[in-house]
Amino acid sequence: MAEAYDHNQIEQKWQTEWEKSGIYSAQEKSEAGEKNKFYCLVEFPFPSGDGLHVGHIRSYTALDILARKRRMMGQNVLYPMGWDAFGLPTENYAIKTGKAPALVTQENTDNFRKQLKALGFSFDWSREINTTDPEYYKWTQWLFLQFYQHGLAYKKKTLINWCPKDKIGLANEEVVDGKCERCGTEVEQREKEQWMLAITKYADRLDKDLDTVDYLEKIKIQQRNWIGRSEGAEIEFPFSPTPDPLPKGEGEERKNPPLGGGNGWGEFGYQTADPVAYRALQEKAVGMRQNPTEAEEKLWQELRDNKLGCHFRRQHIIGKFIVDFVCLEKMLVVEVDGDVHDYQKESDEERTKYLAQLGYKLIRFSNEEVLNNIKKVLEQINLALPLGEGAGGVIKVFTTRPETIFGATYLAIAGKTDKFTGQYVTNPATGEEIPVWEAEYVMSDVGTGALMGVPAHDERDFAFAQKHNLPIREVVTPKMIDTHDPPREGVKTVARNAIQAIIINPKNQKVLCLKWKKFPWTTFITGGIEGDEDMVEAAKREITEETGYKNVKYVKTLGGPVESHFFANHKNENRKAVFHALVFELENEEQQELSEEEKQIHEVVWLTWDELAKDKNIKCSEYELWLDRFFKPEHAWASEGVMINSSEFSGLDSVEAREKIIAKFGTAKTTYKLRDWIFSRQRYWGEPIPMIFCSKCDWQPVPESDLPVILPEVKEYQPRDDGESPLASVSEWVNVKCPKCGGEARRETDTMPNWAGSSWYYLRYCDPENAQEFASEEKLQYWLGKTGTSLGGVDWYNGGMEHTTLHLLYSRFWHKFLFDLKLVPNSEPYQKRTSHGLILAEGGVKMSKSKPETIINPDKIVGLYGADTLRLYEMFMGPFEQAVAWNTESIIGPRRFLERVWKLSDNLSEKTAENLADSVQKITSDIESLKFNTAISGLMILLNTFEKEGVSKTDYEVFLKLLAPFAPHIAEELWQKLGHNTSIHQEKWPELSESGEKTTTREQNIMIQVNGIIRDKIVLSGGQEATEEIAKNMALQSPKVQKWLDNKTVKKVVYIPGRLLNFVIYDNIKT
RNA sequence: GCCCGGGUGGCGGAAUGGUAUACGCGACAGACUUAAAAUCUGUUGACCGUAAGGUCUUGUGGGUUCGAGUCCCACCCCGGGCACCA
Repeated sequence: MAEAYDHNQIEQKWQTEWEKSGIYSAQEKSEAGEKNKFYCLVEFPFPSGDGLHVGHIRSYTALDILARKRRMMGQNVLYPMGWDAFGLPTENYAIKTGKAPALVTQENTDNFRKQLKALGFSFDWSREINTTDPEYYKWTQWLFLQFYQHGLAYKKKTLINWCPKDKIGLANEEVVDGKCERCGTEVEQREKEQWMLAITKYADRLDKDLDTVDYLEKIKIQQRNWIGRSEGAEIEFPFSPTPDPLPKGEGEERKNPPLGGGNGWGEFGYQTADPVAYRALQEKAVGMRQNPTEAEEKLWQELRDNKLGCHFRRQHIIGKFIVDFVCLEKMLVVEVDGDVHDYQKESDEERTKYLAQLGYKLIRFSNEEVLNNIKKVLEQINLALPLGEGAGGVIKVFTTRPETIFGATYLAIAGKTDKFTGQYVTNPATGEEIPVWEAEYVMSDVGTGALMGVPAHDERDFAFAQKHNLPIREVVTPKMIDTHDPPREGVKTVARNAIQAIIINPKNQKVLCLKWKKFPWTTFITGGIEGDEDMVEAAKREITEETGYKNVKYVKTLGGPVESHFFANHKNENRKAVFHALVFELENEEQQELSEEEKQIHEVVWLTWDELAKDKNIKCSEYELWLDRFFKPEHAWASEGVMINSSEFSGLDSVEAREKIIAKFGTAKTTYKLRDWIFSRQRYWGEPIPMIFCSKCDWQPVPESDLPVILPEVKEYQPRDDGESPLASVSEWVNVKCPKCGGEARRETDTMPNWAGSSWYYLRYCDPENAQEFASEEKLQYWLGKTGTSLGGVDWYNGGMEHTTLHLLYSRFWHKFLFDLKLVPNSEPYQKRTSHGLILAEGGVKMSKSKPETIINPDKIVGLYGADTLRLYEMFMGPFEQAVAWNTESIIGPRRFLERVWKLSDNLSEKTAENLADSVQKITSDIESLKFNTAISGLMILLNTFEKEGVSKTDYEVFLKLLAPFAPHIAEELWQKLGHNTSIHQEKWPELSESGEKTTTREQNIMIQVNGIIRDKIVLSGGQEATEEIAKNMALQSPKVQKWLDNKTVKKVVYIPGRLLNFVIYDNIKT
C-alpha cells in the first residue's frame, strides 16, 4: 500500500462503520456473561452555541482511551454521553434573539453530537440523555418531590444574592467576590421566598464518607474545606444584673466603656446597680406585666415563646428604665406608645439615647399600628433583628478553643462598627463579669453570631483587644522543645551538628554564639526546662549537651528576671520576645572526650547586633531567620500548649483540658461552613418546581401522576421586573386547582437551578428509557452496586476541578438521600474521581470568549490534521492533571508520528523487537494512571526502534493494539490492511507473555563511581553474573578509575547489583 | 492570611534515592530537489579545551546520604482554591 495517510477518508469510513456495527454499546447484565462491568463517566457538556471546546476533548479522550483499553481487556464498558442543556446561556440567547430555547438546544446538541462523533469517541449513543427532555425532567421533578416529602425541601424567606442584571437569585457558590459569577455585576441582597434543599443535614456524612472513595486527594481536601467542619463547643454567658452605665455622682463613678492599660481587672471596674432602686423598679415591672394595655398584650402574644426566633421579655428593667419589650441577646427594644403609664415622665429622646448608649436598638410603634396592622409591625421587628439565633438571658457563643475560656476577657457580637454595648455577661469559668462588644469582625451567620474574645490565643481577638485596651490573659503556654528528643510530630528541629549558639538579648542587642569552625554558620540552641531545674540550669545543660563542654559556669543574666521560658521555639510556636542573655564561661577539661581537633573548633564569641549582620562567616540564612523570630513583637499564641491561669485545669495539656472544660462549662458542638442550597431560580429555562400554592392548604406537591410539569411555551423570555420568572405571566399555566381541596391555586413559577438535572444523570444512563421509574433497581444494582471490595458507584468519573464544590458535592448529596430511601444500591455516586487540567491559550493565558483569538476550534484541527492527531496531541501535551498551554506548532509531532506508523506497514520484516514487553507493560500501566504523555512517548520510542531495526508483522500488530485506544481510526485501518476482517477494538489487549520475555538477559551497564561521581562504565554481557567481585575487578582495571583511586585509600565500596559500583575515598568526601 | 499544586534546556516536558535533560516541538548542518515545501540523516544544557578530557547545572540557602531533581529544614517566585469560619 503506497498511498498516503488520508485521515479524512479513513476517519469518516470507520465512524460510519462503528455506528453500524454498534461495537461500543454497553451490554446488559444478561448478555455480559462473565465480563466485569466498568462504568466510566465524563461530565456531560452544556451544549453551548460555541460548540465543543478543546477542554472537553481532553477529558473525553482520556476516558475514551481507558474505556477502549478496558473493552480490549474483556470488560463490559458503559461510556455514555448526554446533554446538560438547561441553563442561562441558552435563555439569554433566547432573550436576545427571541428564538425558543428548546429549538436552540436542539441545534446545539446536534452540532455537539456531530463534533463528538467526528472525534471517534466510543460513547454508547443508544443511551444519550437530555436534561431538557420532559421524559428526563419528569424524574428530576419526581426526585424533588421526594426531598419535599421527606422534609428536606422547604420554603424560606431569606436574604438572597440578587443579580440586578440577570435578575436572578444566585446560590452563594455563584457569587464570586460579591459579584455575579456569570456577568460580573455587583450582587445585591434582596429578600425572597425560596425553595431550599437541606444539604446541611448531610454535611457530616458528606465529609466523613470521603474516606470511603478514591478521589484525587486535592478534590477531597477542597470538598472538606468547603463543608468546613469544625468541632468545638457552645458556651452560654449569662447576662449580668443590668448595671447602671451612667455616672450618678461622686463615689459611684463608673468607667465606661472599660478602660485600663490591659493591666488586669483592677482597672476594669464596673458597678452593680443600686439594689434598693432595682427592687423598686422590679415591683413596678411586675405590676405592669399584670396590667398590660390592649396593644401591649396583642403584641406580646406575637412575640412570646420565641415566635420570631428569639426570646423577648416584657416590662423588663434596663438600667433605670422599664422597657415594654426587649430581646436581650439581640439588643432590641420594642416600645408601644399610647396610654402612657404614670411613671413615664422622661422624654422619649432621653430614653432612646440612654438605651442607644447601652447598645440597644429601639423601635417604636403606636397603639394604632399594633392594633390595626400587626403584620406590618412584626415585619419591621423582624427586619430590625439581626440574623442569628437567640438564646434568652444568655449570650451563646461557639468556639473551637473552649479550653481558653479562662482567658475570655470580653464577648463580641456582630456589629457594623466596634463599640461597647454597655452590657456585661458573666464568664462561667472565672465568674468575672466581662463586657459585651459589638465588633465588625464578628459575623452574624457564623456559629451563634457571637464569640468569646480570648486575646491571648486568637490573632483577631488579640488585635481587637489591643485596639480597645481590653485585658489580655494568657491561659495556654507553649511547650518547651528539646532538640535532644527524637523529633516530635509537628516540631521541627534543625540538624544537631549545626547548632552551636545560644541566647540573645533583644535589649542590648548582643548575641552569645558558640562557633564551630568546621561549620562556620551558626544557629541557636533550642531547648526547654526539664523537671525542676531553673532557667540557668537548663541553659547549662543545653550547652553541655550540645557542645560537650561539661564545665559550664554561669556568670550573669542580662535582661531582667527569668520568667517562664527562654529559648526560641519553632517558627509557628514562637510566641513572645522574653529573652535573656545568659552569660556563661566554658572551661574545657581533660575528662572530656574531645579530640585535639575538636577542642580547637569551639570558641566563644560575643557579637553585637551590627557585627552579627556583617559577619562574613555567617552564611546560613537561618541565622537571620531565627533572629527575626526572636525580635518579633508579641502576638497571640494560637496553638496547643500547657494550661495556665485556669484554676484546676492548670498544668493540663490543652488538648486534654478541652474535653474537661467542655464537660464543665458547655456543650460539644460541631458546625459547618456549608449552607443549605437555594434551589429556586426566577428564570424560564429550567425544570418547573412541581409545587402548587393554595391559600387554604398552603404548599402542595403536584401529584406524581401529573408529572412531568411541562415547561410551557412563552413569548417573552425576559425575567419580569418584579423578579418573578417569565412563567408567572402565563396565567393559563399558573392557575390550577389545588390538588388537595380543589380550590383555586397557583403553580410555583420558579424553576430549578441547572445543577438539578446533573445531580442524578449518571443514574439515568443505567436505564435511559424507563418510563416507570428513574431507573430500575436491577439495572442500578448491576452498574452501581457493590462488588468485591468496591463500595460501588460509577467506577471512574473524570471532570473539571471547577465542579468540585458544586456539582460533585450536590450529586453526592442527592445520592446519599436516595440511598437513605433505598432507591440506589450504595452510598456514594462515584467510586473514583479524577480531574483534568485546564487547557490554556497559547502563551499560558486563559481561553476566554472575550478574546476570540485565544479560542481553538477543534473542527479546524480535525479537518487539517485528523481526529487521531488531535487526540494524540491533547494527550501528549503534558501531564493530564496539570494545566497546559495550547501550542499549535507542536501538533505536527503527533501527526508525523502517525504518518511514520502508516509508512511502516509497508516495510515489515522478520525482526523481533527486544524491548516490546517492557513497552507493553509501561503503556498498560501508564494508561491506568492517566500518564498518557509518557505512554505516547513509549509508543514513539517503540516506533523509533522499529524504524531503525525493522519489525515483524506480529510485533507491529501488538504495536497497533497499543495504539488503538489513542488513535482508533488509523489503528483500525492498518489492522484491516494487514488482512483482518474483525475490529482491532475487539481484539485482546496485549499481555506480557504474548510479546516476548521481559528482558532479563540483556547486557548490563554498570557505572563506576568514585565518591558518587561517575568516572567510567563497564559492560557485562547478558549471561554474565554481575557479582560485586567481578564488577570490582573490571573497574579497577579501568585507567579512568585508577586515575581517581591513585594513592588513595578506599574506605568503603557501595555496590548495587547490575547498576553501580561506588568507591568511597575519605579525603574527597564533601564536608 | 490559610489550604492545595508547581518551579528541570530556546519551548511542552521525562526521570522506583543510583547515567539529569527521555519523548516531542523549535533551531542548526547535511542528503534529495533547478528551487522551495515535504521527507530522511546528524547535531543541539552551559563553560574551559584543538582534542582527550574536565568543571558546572534541576528557583535560593542549608542538612541527611557513598550518592539528592527526588528525602529533611528554611526562604523566594508562579498557578489554583478559601477567606474576619470564632
